[in-house]
Amino acid sequence: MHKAVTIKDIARECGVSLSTVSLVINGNPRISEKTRQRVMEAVRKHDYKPNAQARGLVSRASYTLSVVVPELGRAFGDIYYGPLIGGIYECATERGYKLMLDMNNETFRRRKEYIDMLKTGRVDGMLFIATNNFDQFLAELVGTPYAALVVNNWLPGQPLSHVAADYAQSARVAGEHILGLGHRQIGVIGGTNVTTAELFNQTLLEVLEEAGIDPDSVPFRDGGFTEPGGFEAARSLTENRPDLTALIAGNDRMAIGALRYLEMKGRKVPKEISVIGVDDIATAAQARPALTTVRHDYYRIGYQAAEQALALFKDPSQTIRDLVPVELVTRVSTGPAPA
Amino acid sequence: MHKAVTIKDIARECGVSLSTVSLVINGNPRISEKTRQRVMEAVRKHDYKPNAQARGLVSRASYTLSVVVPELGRAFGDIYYGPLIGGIYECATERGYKLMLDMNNETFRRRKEYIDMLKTGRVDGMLFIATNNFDQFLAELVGTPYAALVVNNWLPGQPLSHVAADYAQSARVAGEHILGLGHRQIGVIGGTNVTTAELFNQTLLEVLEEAGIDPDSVPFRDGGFTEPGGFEAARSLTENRPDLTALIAGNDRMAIGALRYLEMKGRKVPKEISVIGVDDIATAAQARPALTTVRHDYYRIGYQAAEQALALFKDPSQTIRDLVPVELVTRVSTGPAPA
DNA sequence: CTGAAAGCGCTAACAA
DNA sequence: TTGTTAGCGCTTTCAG
Repeated sequence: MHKAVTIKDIARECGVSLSTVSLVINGNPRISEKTRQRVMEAVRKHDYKPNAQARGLVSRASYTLSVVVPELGRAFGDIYYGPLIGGIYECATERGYKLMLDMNNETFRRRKEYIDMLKTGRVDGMLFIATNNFDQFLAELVGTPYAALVVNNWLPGQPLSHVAADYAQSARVAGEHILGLGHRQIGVIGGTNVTTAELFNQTLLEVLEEAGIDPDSVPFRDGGFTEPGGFEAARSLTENRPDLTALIAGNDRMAIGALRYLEMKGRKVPKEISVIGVDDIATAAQARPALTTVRHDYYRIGYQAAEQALALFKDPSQTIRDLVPVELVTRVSTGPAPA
Repeated sequence: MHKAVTIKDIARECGVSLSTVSLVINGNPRISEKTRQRVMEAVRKHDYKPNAQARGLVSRASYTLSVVVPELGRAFGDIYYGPLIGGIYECATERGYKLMLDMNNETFRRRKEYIDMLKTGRVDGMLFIATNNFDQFLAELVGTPYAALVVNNWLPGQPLSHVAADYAQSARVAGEHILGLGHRQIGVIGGTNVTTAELFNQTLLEVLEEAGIDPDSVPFRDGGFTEPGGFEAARSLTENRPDLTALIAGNDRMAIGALRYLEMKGRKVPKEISVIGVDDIATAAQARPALTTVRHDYYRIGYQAAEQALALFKDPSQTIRDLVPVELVTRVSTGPAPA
């Protein structure tokens, strides 16, 4: 919208050609120290910055990644996104990439922006955050020459790249921790309609079954991934099954909701009943009692997701399936089953 | 990173010139219906999308706005950002603009990205969210031909554009509401190091003074804009001044923190003590008791900020100073001063 | 109503 | 070591 200083201006000012200036600013060593100095001087003097679109046009890259989140109201307000997007941001920045923010809303899907942004070259890759089983449009990206990657989830049966926490392992770790403490009457607060969450639920049942517990006898409630949902699920579970000595939640928010319910009811945690979550969000350690959980390193997941998106951009023919390991974090909310 | 279908392909396929295709896809009416049809057919067939960088190079625009937030951990986890960025996003989308996400961290400032992104043409404008008095680098944008805009704050004494809630009005509305309920012993929980917050604090004192209250007798605590800060400030205020019958907080998070403290202490709100906040974040209505507050329409502020950033892009010579009106929302947390 | 040609700002062969 | 030239994909006069 205004006249900026271009490579031409610098070239003219220094009495050299465009390519010389180009080579200098790109650090090509085949330019003599003398002219390099002269050019750099002019560059500094005018504070010249090469136009990104012109560069991108030639290099066929936008040096931009898109992060697609669900509705913003949900994204902001969810502490879980912080480290995840932080990791993406960090990796992108280190590689000279910028982040675009996209919203997976009706308009986004109708306009097919998930494919347009890639096609028009506005972004080199897209990272889909917090997707669920209803996001079937993602399947349209399968087989395209574009760098699309699902973060912390995946499309079952589709060769679409993803980087996610190892939820099967989380279920195993959480289940075995609770079993190891002697619990047999266990309730599950899980999420649904998300592949990783369903994998967690299912694997958990398998782990309990391996320990001789009839899966059909394990009560399950959908906590909708939220704290109020967890609160409500805990209420429902404990009212129907007063004998429960442990609650396993699919994420920390639901676990914290359960904790709040139990506190309200005056139930002693972990003396009477144990609670374990998944994620290790920042508030888990500050919960009362401090929440035992299975840590998911979302910063790392984000970082790795960005890294792989760029790898995908280089070679879109591959399908990346990265599972990031998890780790038990023992705090106060779990203890031996009461006698 | 791969061969995409270009305007040339379409032109060749239809046996027309590049310009004809260009005119068609840009909806120029001077093309005959017949060729238009033919071209559109090919466009659809190949799902052709014009390259954004090439377009941008010609039009000298990137059709991208940058939203600069402070550290992401703070941004995600703060429900306040949702409507604000939602408004920006909505306005941008309506105008065919995309959003870039930038972080006001050390790297961002050191690399002077706040000016580079504009200079290199990566973005057409920048919106700075949640700035404070330490962000002095913003002054470097004054007098440049770039579209920079501070959201919900401003740089005192600098001709830098901003769109913000009318905090002086908020202070007036909150103060008069509390005074109108007969309160005379009033404590203030405010934020600091942010121009709008300081304006709020100062205006509030003026309002109280107008009502005959000695400003020096009004106790103030810095609540750091956070819920724990508000909790702590309420503790400090009520312990030092047990006679207080009302607490005015500079935002809802601090007010909710105060509410939590008072609840813990068994102090009846609003019977014994009234609490009022500012913002009307989503959780204010769900607080117990429901929080009386001064509503700031952040969606609208965000929307208007994006709008003005684009206006600034068109004509960077102007300085925009928009104040968005506020509105009292009376709920349960305020009531008549006890006798 | 359509096409040819110039140019947006930059990079990258290829010459010199 | 440096300059010339030809694009990257698109828009936009200006001719025809």
